Amino acid sequence: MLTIGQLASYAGVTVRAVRHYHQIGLLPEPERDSSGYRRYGATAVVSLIKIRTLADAGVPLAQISRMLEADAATFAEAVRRIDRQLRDEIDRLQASRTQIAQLTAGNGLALPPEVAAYLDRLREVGASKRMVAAERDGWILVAARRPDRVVEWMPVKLAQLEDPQVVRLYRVLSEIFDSDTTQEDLLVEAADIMVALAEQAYRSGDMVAEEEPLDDLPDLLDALAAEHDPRTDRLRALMRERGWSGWNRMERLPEPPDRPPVS
Amino acid sequence: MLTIGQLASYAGVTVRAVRHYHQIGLLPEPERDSSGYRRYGATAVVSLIKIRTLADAGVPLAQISRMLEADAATFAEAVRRIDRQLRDEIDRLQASRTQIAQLTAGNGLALPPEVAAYLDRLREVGASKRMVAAERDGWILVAARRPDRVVEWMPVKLAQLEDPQVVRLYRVLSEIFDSDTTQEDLLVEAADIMVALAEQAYRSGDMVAEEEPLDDLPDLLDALAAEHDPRTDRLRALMRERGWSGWNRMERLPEPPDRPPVS
DNA sequence: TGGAGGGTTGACGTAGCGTCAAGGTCAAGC
DNA sequence: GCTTGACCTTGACGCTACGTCAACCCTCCA
Repeated sequence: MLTIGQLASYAGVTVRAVRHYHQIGLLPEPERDSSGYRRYGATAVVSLIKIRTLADAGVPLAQISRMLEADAATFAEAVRRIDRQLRDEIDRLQASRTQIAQLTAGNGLALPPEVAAYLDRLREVGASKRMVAAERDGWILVAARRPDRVVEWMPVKLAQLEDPQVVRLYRVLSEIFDSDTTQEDLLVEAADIMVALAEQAYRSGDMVAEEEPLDDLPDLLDALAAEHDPRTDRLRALMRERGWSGWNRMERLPEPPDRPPVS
Repeated sequence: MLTIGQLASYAGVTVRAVRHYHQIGLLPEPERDSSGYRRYGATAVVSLIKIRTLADAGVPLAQISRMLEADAATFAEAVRRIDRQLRDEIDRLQASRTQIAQLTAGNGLALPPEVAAYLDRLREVGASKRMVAAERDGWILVAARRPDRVVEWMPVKLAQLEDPQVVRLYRVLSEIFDSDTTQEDLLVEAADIMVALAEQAYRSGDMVAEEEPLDDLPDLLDALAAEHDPRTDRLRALMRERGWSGWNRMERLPEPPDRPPVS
């Protein structure tokens, strides 16, 4: 007669595993000797080896007892089922590997490469780190909401950076956000540029209604800007004074597809 | 301000997941409103999207906060580490698929195909189902102990089945095990054949010492036989009377490599 | 004003054991 | 006979990433 340790070493498993199989009823509890030790016969070794063979093949413990009792056809069907599950799990992990290979630190995180490239360009034309970080967070929200559209918008945004007015706007905003004090003149200049750009877009007819409105996304972007820097509230106020509802959503017409949020 | 449900739906996760992230400190707990509800700002949405991006890529939650704080080099190193872990897990599952593809019901379970073929042949020459089942369990033990050698032994065992004496032995044993009563004459005949075979092997010098003794394997096989059918005890006794220790291990010489256990 | 549809904490369940904790038992050497 | 080390016992928590009640509170709308 064998002790639990001997049984376990015969089958190449741990003592804890054997006790676990007892607990879940996979392996029947054997008789105890006078001191309360479990005592196993040779058939227990055979059972344990069969169990481990299936477990090593990826069969969940909960299904092993059924499989050991099954006839050949049922067994084969179960094998197919387990194999499908293994394949699915492998596919999941493979997808994870593909995903993780796309991950880049910094601007690339949670953003398609086109947006990351836009952010890099923004930095090049003089936007400060904080400005770019704020812009990036905004685009993360946009990309989460409209992953299909965000890539289309990027060429438009990149083209806008060729306009000296736009470049000036981002530099002014950078200076505002990087400063410790509130500089009213800069805020006014920024608001003036934004209004000018809006009027331009309005006159040229570039402002067309978004077919699927972005719902609450503009509000969320406003809130995000305010959390990044409360001085954006003042900016919104100046926009309102000039006849525009502000910042992310222009009042007279809904958000146009080629004028996605600025910050 | 957003409720937890709104936050969750923005990021495409469940409410329970968000609370879980709070619990493990991955996402900071927000302020509560007057009624005790959690109230979130837009930055929480951004944080949650970043978290899900990494989690979807297979990063364990416990490592996400470190990765979000890491610089580009550390981040890249962490990405490589995660990818290695994913690869290892995929390899494990692939190995499981290979294993499970080898699995066959019945005799094939926990045995190499050569042994399964031997068992099929045994059935063909007239061994009963119970006899084959007992033999199979014995070979499961042997295969677990000496997986390297067991395949080598099979051609020898198959050749032995060409000997009419051996075939007769298995048929007699089958009759013994399938019967409800103890038939002394059959037991005597079986013992006589086994002794004759042993003497033959002894004289022809086929019995050479096993280089690596099988230790307690013979004892285990004896025990297994006795658990399958207690009448094997009587068989062992008859063998002893005839000058052989019995059954699985011959007394005058250690177990020969070409005479592996009979049952 | 009542009901539907939010929100709150707390706790258990999942798979397959690993790993203490706090003891009792056994075999061997002194 | 005593110690020592290796083994056995049960009980319980830990791990991953939440799902799923339970029991109760809050808000909004017809």
